[in-house]
Amino acid sequence: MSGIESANARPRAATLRDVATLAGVSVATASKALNGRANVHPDTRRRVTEAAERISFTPNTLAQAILAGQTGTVGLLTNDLEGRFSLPILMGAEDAFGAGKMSVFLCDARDDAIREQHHIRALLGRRVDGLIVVGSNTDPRATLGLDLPVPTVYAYAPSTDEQDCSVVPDNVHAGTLAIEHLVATGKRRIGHISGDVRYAAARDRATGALAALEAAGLELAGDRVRFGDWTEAWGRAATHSLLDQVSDLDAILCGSDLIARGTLDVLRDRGIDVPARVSVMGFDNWEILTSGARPPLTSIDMNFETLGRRAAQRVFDALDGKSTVGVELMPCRLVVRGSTAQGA
Amino acid sequence: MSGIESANARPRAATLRDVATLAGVSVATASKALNGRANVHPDTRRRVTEAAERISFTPNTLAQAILAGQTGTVGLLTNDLEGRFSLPILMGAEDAFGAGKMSVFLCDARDDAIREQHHIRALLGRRVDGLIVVGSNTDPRATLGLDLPVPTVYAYAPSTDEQDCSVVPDNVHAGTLAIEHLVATGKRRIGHISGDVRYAAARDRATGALAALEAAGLELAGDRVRFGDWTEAWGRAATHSLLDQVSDLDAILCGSDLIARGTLDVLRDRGIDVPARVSVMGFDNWEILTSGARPPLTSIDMNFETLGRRAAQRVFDALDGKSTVGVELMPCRLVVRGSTAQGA
DNA sequence: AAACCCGCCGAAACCGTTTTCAGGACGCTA
DNA sequence: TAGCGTCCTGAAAACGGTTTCGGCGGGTTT
Repeated sequence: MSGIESANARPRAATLRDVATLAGVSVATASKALNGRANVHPDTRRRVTEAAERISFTPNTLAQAILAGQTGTVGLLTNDLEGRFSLPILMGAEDAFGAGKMSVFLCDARDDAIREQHHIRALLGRRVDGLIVVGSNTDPRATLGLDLPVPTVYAYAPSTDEQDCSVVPDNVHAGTLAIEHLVATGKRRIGHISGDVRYAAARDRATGALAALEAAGLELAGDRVRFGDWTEAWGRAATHSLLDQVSDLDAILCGSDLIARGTLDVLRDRGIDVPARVSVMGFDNWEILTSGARPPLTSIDMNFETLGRRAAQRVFDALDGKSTVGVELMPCRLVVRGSTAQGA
Repeated sequence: MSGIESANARPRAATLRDVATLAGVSVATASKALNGRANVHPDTRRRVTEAAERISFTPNTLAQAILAGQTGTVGLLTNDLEGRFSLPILMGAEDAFGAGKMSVFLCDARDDAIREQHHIRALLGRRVDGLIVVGSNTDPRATLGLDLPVPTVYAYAPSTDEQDCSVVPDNVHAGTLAIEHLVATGKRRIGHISGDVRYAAARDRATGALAALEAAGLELAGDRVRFGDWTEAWGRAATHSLLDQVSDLDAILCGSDLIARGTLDVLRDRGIDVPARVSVMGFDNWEILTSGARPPLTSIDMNFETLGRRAAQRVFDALDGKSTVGVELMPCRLVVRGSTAQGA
């Protein structure tokens, strides 16, 4: 029987007992030898190390975890189907935790509450040390509950419950940054085209932009923010409308890079020089959209990696007993390209 | 002491022993009751179930795994920083494994062999049941070794070792599909602009395209495939060159959606009607690029989710002892939009 | 030579779960 | 009332590690 199976059965992974036997010591000694504990004779330690090497022993993290009460894993529960936010956040988290110290379970809930509950149960069953919940947009989302047995941080989309810990990009600041840059490059007649007004991101960016305009003693060109949807088509339509209304327009702030692409296309069609006559900016700094644009698109980067790192740090702190509550706003970053003039 | 700590220490998760004590039975009975084993009195079972419910008991999957020798986890090792491939593959895998049965560890190696080894060790330490390795492009990559203690499937980028199991998109077929579509819409003078010739994806798509042209009795317009890089800028440059060389050009097959965007821009600049005079197609079906294009871009979808599902299935089969070796090609899918005429 | 210390090793307990198996309670038949 | 079978229940072993602690052997001190 055993002979028959052994043909295609994978050899089970080496265990500490195997190492101990091979080295001619007890498991206890083997354990101490491999973990650098004191009171092990150098020769013994060497024998054990070699034995472990020989059968390529890898300690079973599960067994360690069950003792320690810590698994060294976190759950990253995302609703962001594109992975636009989740992956940089994953990378930031991996970095923050330190290479290989922590492993990340990634689950996609696809914006479905049932699936989300399901994944939560699975993750808790696996005894993750912490949880990072990534939303599909920056609108506040329902909390998973405050009685979760592990620290939980909401990234990108904050929790509605202020007792939770959330880390989100500072969209208001992003809007301000954008306007300040346009003003610094000498622009005065600035219009704003944005996405779906039901998104907090659209409203917040507009808020920041309007505040910066006022601070600069300017008024928004085109008498209102043109909210629509997050598409190139809307960018084109709104740009036509804005140009028709404001003859001396000299800059257009777009609510996303995608919208900005639509804007650039229309300006080109109309033969309007960018950035000499009209500057254009977007938000998100989505490389694929910004770098190939004509001219390359100045944008506001939301610093997702930093955000992920911070979220991971928050989880860590909570594990250390230093938990934080409330919403933390992460600063954004201006990335200047050809669609706005450099300098003043 | 205990009082002081209890203030900010999280209560450790409920254990089976807690449930048993609360229900006034032994752990063994509690286990059987909760797992639907036979030989448990209905009343007892109810008591146990209620107790478990009351303290919201979640069985410790680690402890179960250590017994069973199976963890119900797989490692997804990606090198795809964009997440363009990884996330659909993750979703496909999640689906294939069945909701919640398996959890996925996602690691990003960022195309760094050291980091990759590091992650592999971590994953093996966590005793993943299987491994899916996602490449950053479709070029064959070095194997992780055939002596891995767990079944490993290479997705998107095949392993150079034919004893490994790989699942990759059929780029040759994709090229053929594209040309067949263009020919079916009545196009005869078809040029091909593609990306970096060092990429297998570029070469394979061209191979399929040329084969389909020959099968249709046609020759490639522009006397050669214009390889360059995967950018809009190259798309624009090559399109100018192609148009200048071939006056009666009636279709351009682009090696990626991004290149196609460049092509569409130039055709528009030159006032050439798409698709009436010249049709345009891309590869990848990257929604963000295709849907906002003018006109919306016909493309070949690489079916990443299907690919992920299949990769997961392969891992499953290997766990059942039915392992497969060699490279499996997954079919692609034509998605028709406005940049090519519908029908014949 | 007795007492003592110190370095090294291993038996045993523990973590949380599942599973096997021995045995107790109870009802039925002879 | 003894004997038997049927249900339940719980003690114990197992999984793969870590840690505590007792003990052994050898060298140094009185």
